[in-house]
Amino acid sequence: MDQEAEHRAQTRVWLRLLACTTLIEGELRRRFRDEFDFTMPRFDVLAQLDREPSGLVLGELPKRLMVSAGNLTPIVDRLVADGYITRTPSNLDRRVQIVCMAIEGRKAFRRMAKSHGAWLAELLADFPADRFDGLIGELDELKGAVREALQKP
Amino acid sequence: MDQEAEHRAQTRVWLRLLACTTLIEGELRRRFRDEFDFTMPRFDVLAQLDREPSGLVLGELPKRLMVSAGNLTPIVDRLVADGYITRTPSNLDRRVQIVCMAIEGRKAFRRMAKSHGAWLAELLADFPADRFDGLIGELDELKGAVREALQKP
DNA sequence: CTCAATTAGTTTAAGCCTAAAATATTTTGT
DNA sequence: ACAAAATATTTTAGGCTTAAACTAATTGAG
Repeated sequence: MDQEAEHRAQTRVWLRLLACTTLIEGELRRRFRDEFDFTMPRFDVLAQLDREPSGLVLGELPKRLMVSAGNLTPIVDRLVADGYITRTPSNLDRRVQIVCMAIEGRKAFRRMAKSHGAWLAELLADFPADRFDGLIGELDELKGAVREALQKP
Repeated sequence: MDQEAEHRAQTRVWLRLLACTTLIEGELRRRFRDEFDFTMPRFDVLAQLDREPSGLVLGELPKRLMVSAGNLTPIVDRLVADGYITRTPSNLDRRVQIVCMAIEGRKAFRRMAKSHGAWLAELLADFPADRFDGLIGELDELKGAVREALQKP
């Protein structure tokens, strides 16, 4: 494959990737909004805290969710205000805060996570089930390759 | 594969897809900003107009770019103000406007598109070239399946 | 012909997102 | 001990995004 063709293939991969993600993300966002009056970023925070019964250092969230720290401040603020999570300053280091799922949050999350799984199943229903593993493998490799490339400079 | 396992596979596909897209999109956005003081949505508009020498009906842009119409208004406004594109009302139907690449825009686009291709090549360099076509095929099928599912209700 | 429905596009309100600057606190080097 | 560097988080400025309401122009049914 000459370089021209490789270039085209790379662009096509990127455009397809973007199209698939945009399509699915848009539909999931719409449903979160319509069914639960909730947003995906809020759901993502709850999903992280659901896996950490003892809570998380606030600064861990931007790393795991691959977003900026400043972005998270108002989202966490609102989740706290709504009673879904708690935010408590650490005694050892007064710069640090611990965020933790609250009872309300866990209930809401369980309910939404169930729908989220069902929506995904519905959206992906027409993709042959025996090819999921192959696609997951390719995407894992792609992710690894991109991370690799980002490390280099 | 039982339904539980299929659910997990679907969720994994979605999370991988989102991770890959977020990773690449973030890096491309950063470079557009640093190198050209430009944004991806603005670039995307220019990319569409570059393919249409005689211009496009404004309303065609939101469809092709898969964004809302309201979103495009200020982006097109700014591109017009910067002299990259032109917007002219149609004589036949005064509701309609035609947007068209301007000389400045074409020059800027060519320059940025070249870098865009190189950045993509750099980011995807570690992914084996002989597997691009396979991945493109899978993503095409995935996109088709999701579109299919969205049609149904 | 006339007026209700439709269509193209803009505006508004609310929320997400980033980079960069600012604040507060802790750690480190001397 | 204490000034400087580092760390955790918030704030700010600017841009993107959507849904829904709005304006203006056209179409079409009676």
